[in-house]
Amino acid sequence: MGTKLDMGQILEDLESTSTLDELSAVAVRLRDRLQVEHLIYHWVDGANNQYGYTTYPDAWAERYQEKSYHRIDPVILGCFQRFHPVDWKTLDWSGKVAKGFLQDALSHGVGNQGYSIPIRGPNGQFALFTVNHSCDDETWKRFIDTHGRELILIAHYFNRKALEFESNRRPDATRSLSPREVDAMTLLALGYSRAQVAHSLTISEHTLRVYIESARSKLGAQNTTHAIATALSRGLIVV
Amino acid sequence: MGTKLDMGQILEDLESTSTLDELSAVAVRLRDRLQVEHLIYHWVDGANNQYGYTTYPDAWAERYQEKSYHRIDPVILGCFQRFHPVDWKTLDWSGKVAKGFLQDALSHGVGNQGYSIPIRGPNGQFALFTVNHSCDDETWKRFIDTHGRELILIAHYFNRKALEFESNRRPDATRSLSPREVDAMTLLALGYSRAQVAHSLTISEHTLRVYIESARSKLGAQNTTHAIATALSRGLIVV
DNA sequence: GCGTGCCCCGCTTTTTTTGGGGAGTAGAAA
DNA sequence: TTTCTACTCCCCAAAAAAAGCGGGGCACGC
Repeated sequence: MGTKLDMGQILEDLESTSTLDELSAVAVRLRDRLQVEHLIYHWVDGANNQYGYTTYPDAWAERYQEKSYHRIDPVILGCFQRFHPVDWKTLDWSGKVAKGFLQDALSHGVGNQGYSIPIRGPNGQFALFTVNHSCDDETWKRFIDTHGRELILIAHYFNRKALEFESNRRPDATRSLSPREVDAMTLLALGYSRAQVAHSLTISEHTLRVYIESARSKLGAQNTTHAIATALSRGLIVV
Repeated sequence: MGTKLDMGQILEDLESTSTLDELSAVAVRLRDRLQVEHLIYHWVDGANNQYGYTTYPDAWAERYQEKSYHRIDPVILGCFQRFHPVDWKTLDWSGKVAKGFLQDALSHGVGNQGYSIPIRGPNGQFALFTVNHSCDDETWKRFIDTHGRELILIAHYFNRKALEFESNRRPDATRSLSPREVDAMTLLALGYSRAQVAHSLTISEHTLRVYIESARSKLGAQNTTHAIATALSRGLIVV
């Protein structure tokens, strides 16, 4: 677990992949080279979809899905609010549900040590790159001290590839919003009422409605709130 | 421009800062060590706020602000949709406004070569870490080939520090939402109407209103849309 | 035992938003 | 040149949401 990595080789390895399967193969090699038990890369979105690659036992992956564990998993919750990588030990495991979850995870073959790197892509994509292992705290600390920085880079390149494949698979019909539409959406997201937004943009409320409506239809949203949420998670507006 | 960097030292240097001023000082040293003309780190948020550190001439920074150039700047627009670092040459500089912008930039002392790394933090934060220089394409390519990966890491750590300072400056008062409130907010964000949400959660619409209202007041939001936007950007719900 | 937070339900009134129309300008792209 | 997109304005009726009031029960920690 303390071996020196040839980063140039690893990153080239990653770069050279052109299918998801190849990426998975690289992930396996990477896991072996890092000498950890598990290596996980997955995306999270609100509709319970998890997508990615894991070396966890299938039983655990299924259980995780079935129980909607992503909603209580401290790793997900914690990483979602942080920027830097997170050692699982530093997360908040107090609380009944978290403890139950942890027990369940351990009993399904998940290692006791973990290090997760949150990754955010365009369009509000959120992913986690995780290495997982069973060992004592001291050993794990040495591993992280040695490979922490390298893992950040690996996670970066890994995600880059995954995004590439994903956007091929689902070419997002991301018609972008016009500047005025962005203005309107942004101000709405900031809590202004339509009257206030119209006033801010010095346009009539009727005109404003046209923007909202066209943004809504571009985003395929059901209503204004949905449009705001969609625009936010696609990264089309920033609040 | 091709010197070997002592990454350990640079990152430690970054880590050791505890004020924004110190971070700025590190940025200057970093610029000198990289032997580039300019080094810029800044955030962009919806309210036109730009915040960060730049070595551009003040005149340019002011002009940029005054003209709201962030709305047409191909670097911002391009990076906002990408995950990986972007060489300015690969961006779309066709179009009248873009060309005018480029001319204006060059005449204010901005170098012709640039490399920008998009960085996304929690709460929808978006930042750019940019190095800028004047030289020919060949020289620039060598520089990027040599330092590209290192720049990613530097950008990561730089942003990490900046986020740290910013969140100190603005401590978020994040009272968390109850499970039921999270349910309500999530479904609303997915575009369901109140009636549909109430039906999904098998509670009355009146009860649902209580959750929405209590979530709204916890989040200090003006209205439901604002509450959804706030919850999303604070990472309390995921869509 | 008391407060606090969570969970559930009811009514009414006012305000806001939404859904459908239609029309004209300017500027950029093809 | 034509075509397209973005931007601006207007009307109306219906639906939805907000905002105000009220009620009760359960579990947890101090």
